[in-house]
Amino acid sequence: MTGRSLEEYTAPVEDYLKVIYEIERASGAAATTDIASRLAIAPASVSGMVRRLADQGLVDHERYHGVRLTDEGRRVALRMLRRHRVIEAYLTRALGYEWDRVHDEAERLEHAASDELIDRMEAAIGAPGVDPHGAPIPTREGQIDERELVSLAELEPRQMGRVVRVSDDDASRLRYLGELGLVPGARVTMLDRAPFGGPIRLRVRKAECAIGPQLAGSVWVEVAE
Amino acid sequence: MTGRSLEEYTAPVEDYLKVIYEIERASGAAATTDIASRLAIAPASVSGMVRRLADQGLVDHERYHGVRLTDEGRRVALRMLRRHRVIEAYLTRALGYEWDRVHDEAERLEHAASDELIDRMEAAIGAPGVDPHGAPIPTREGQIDERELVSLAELEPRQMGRVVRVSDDDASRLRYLGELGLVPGARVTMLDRAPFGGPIRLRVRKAECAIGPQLAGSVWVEVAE
DNA sequence: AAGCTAAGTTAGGTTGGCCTAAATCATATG
DNA sequence: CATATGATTTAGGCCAACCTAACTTAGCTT
Ligand SMILES: [Mn+2]
Ligand SMILES: [Mn+2]
Ligand SMILES: [Mn+2]
Ligand SMILES: [Mn+2]
Repeated sequence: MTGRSLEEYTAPVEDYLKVIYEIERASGAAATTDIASRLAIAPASVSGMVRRLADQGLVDHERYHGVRLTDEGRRVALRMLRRHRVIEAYLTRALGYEWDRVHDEAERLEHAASDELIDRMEAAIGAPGVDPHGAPIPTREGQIDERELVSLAELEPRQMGRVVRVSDDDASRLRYLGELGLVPGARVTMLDRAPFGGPIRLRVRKAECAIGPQLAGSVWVEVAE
Repeated sequence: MTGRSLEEYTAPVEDYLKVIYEIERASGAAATTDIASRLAIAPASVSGMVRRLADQGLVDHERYHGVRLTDEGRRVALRMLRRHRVIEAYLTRALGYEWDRVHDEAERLEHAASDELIDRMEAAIGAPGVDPHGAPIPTREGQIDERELVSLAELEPRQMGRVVRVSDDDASRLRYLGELGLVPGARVTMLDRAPFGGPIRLRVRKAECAIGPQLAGSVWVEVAE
């Protein structure tokens, strides 16, 4: 009736679940310090919140060994990822936002929008399936395309791939990637890599460029044969 | 840079300022109990918040005699009214919402949207000037059309008018008004009124109807000669 | 003028979410 | 296998925003 359905979690709880989901997918259980650094919060505060999340049945906590989402926690996390990504996609496609300006806006709106609004936004832009940074949008039912991708940092010389997705949490990095043409859909060839964390040279759409391993780690590709 | 500009008030503070603005416009100073009933909050809680608002320079409080907005408080209140109404207008015009579903959604989104988003929404629907319920939308600079209106309850028999605005805070009332044709723009003639709070008979677009004085008080018209 | 009543404030409590500083734990390594 | 180190939790605070219960004030009304 209100549009928000029964569940009522606070915005901080929703943000914690999102980052726990992402850490868990990358590294098994989510460690306190990982959560803390992702949220820019003191580790002690995370310990406190983890207790509350466990009390609410959203995570399982093994003391000193990190947390894992329960089924309910995962459901909420996927719901938030859907909201975040639908909003990002809507802002770029319907309201003319650049891809580097949508993340912060979505980070707040995701907690305020009703399910109905999310569904209407998704429909209004033709249900694109991915957000502006290539991240898959979960369905209303929580289905998501979880396929594993390879980052540019892992590519071998002469390997070719197509950019599928980039990290979206740093606006200036997004702008730089945009300048280089490293956007979803772009074809890339890894040329060579200097040792000891040196630059990685790439061919992107007939241009060449060299990027550091850290930046390369935030661009994921589908390897082509 | 973040899109939210320097000011950072909490959502409750923003909601208090909005209702204080509206009460003050209708009845001079805003009394504690008026604020409390509009926000569905205990009067004691309002006393506490009023102190915080006064500490922040948003209201002047004369003990036992209500609060008035300071210039800064009024600025913030008008900014919130703008946000609320732009969002309502956008939801109906761009996303197909009915006029009875937009208020609750706007009540939350108004605290989360950046100024940029509000401006983009307004531009996307052609800056209509009023929200779906006929309420004027303040400009970015805080200008608002403050003209006084007459409610249907104050009309004399045989007087004619055009509906300009209706109260938007009760969805079922909005639906009923919609059924009766009492929507902004509709021409109305007051036929007669029964004494002792009895029904008010109206002609609305060639149909006739009778409504109670309370409902009549939530429809404002511009009187025609 | 005294007293009643409604409005308003104060006192004291709760909850969520953050903090710093001080323990405590797990574990790798010498 | 003892210990140093880093990760984690606990202890103790703070602040916003709510609550109920008890008290105080303003403004009549008799
Ligand atoms: Mn968020
Ligand atoms: Mn994204
Ligand atoms: Mn609100
Ligand atoms: Mn409205």
